[in-house]
Amino acid sequence: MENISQEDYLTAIFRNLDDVGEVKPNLLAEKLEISNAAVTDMLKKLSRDGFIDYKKYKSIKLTTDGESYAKNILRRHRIWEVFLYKTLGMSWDKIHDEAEKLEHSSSDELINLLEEFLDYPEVDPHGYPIPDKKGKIKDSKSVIAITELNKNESAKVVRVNDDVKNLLTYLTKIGINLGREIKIKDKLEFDGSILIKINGNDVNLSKKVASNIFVEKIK
Amino acid sequence: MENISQEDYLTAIFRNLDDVGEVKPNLLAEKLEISNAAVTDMLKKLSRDGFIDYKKYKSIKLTTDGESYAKNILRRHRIWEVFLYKTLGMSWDKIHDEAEKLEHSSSDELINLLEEFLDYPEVDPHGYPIPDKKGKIKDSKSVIAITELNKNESAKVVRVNDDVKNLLTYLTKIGINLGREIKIKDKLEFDGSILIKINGNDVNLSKKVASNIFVEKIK
DNA sequence: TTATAATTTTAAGTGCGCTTAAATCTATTA
DNA sequence: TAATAGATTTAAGCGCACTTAAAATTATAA
Repeated sequence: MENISQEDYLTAIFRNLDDVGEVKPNLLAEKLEISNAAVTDMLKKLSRDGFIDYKKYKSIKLTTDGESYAKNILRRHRIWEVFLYKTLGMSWDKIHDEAEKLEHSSSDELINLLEEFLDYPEVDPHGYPIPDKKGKIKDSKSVIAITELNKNESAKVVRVNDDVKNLLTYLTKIGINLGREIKIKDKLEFDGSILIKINGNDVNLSKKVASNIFVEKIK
Repeated sequence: MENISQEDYLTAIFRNLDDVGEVKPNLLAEKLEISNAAVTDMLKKLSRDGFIDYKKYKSIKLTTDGESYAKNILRRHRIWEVFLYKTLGMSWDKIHDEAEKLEHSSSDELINLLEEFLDYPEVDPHGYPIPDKKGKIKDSKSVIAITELNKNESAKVVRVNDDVKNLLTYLTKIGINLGREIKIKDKLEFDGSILIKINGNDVNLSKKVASNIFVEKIK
């Protein structure tokens, strides 16, 4: 395909699929920060090219082709992130944007060589699994959002959403990174915010933030 | 600037400057494999943006800005080439095209980190010097094209032009790579071709090929 | 259920980087 | 020097990826 924009749409679609595997154009427009009209335009092209199932005024689905394409770009993205973080020591909150550019500019051969050099990492620095050459993604059933935890439960942070603006910078500030243990001190009904204990400190997380931090329960 | 095309034009201009620091549009069109009309179009934009000095029907010069921009892209290109070749073991004849894509998709910060990781290489895998952060390029006065050697002179291959289609693949086939010693056996007048001895074999190089292989004399 | 709000699409228009064809300018050479 | 070849520019047009504004459709809530 060799088209940066189409690649961006496909990954945005894949990243934002709902529980039945669909996305609405409006959400895409928000995520990609472009107008709804532009989205409509591109959906026609993606549909024409066989990457999505699309009918006027309906939600979008990826075709088999579209899904494997999207996963291949995610693979590229995540492998680059590992390289930038582990090999070059680039900071947590910068690697996503940098990888976003590189993912469109690297051959499969390069990605495979990089993967080998990095010794076949399983997750990227934000905890997302790296699809293998065939597009297979290790599933992580036990991974849940902080919002799903109950009062007094303890858990370990295993993933943070790298696709939300400024989230990583904020998390770094309040001392959250992968591997950290947290405990739910309280869940506030009126705004959905959650009070957690981390590193001995009490921190209040808004619902939006909490829903983008993922953990595994500690028994 | 953030514009792939303009970056490609600037490097193409820099790479093809003549002895008085100028290029003709026609040469650019050939190198970039596009029409002359497209070149004219872009020259207007590059001029508008202050990267080149351009007057209708005249040759093109780089401005100070244009030159430092071009050198920065060359820097990115060559550092990526070192990484692809040395770290990942990608083959000699593939790294140029791969780096051509990466050079447009990497921040200065990334390039600086890469340079550090690679321990500040001075030349790329084809023997071209790597501009430093300030755009300074080590000059290599003693480097000359094979065509400048006389009969019976010996020399060491120190650079090959990576910007000529299929040249590297061809050179690999006939056993030429950096560090190799050659000796001029004969220079043929009628077509400018040159007979050299390399690895114990006699090889005839066309004028075009010979003019793109660079050496340092051995006394 | 119907008014209103939100979403989505269409329409018209823009800048970009290209194309081909024709016009214009410059260089070569007879 | 005048004809011609070659280089360059202009003109018109195209697909891309966007925009805003208006129209059409769907969802929501009174």
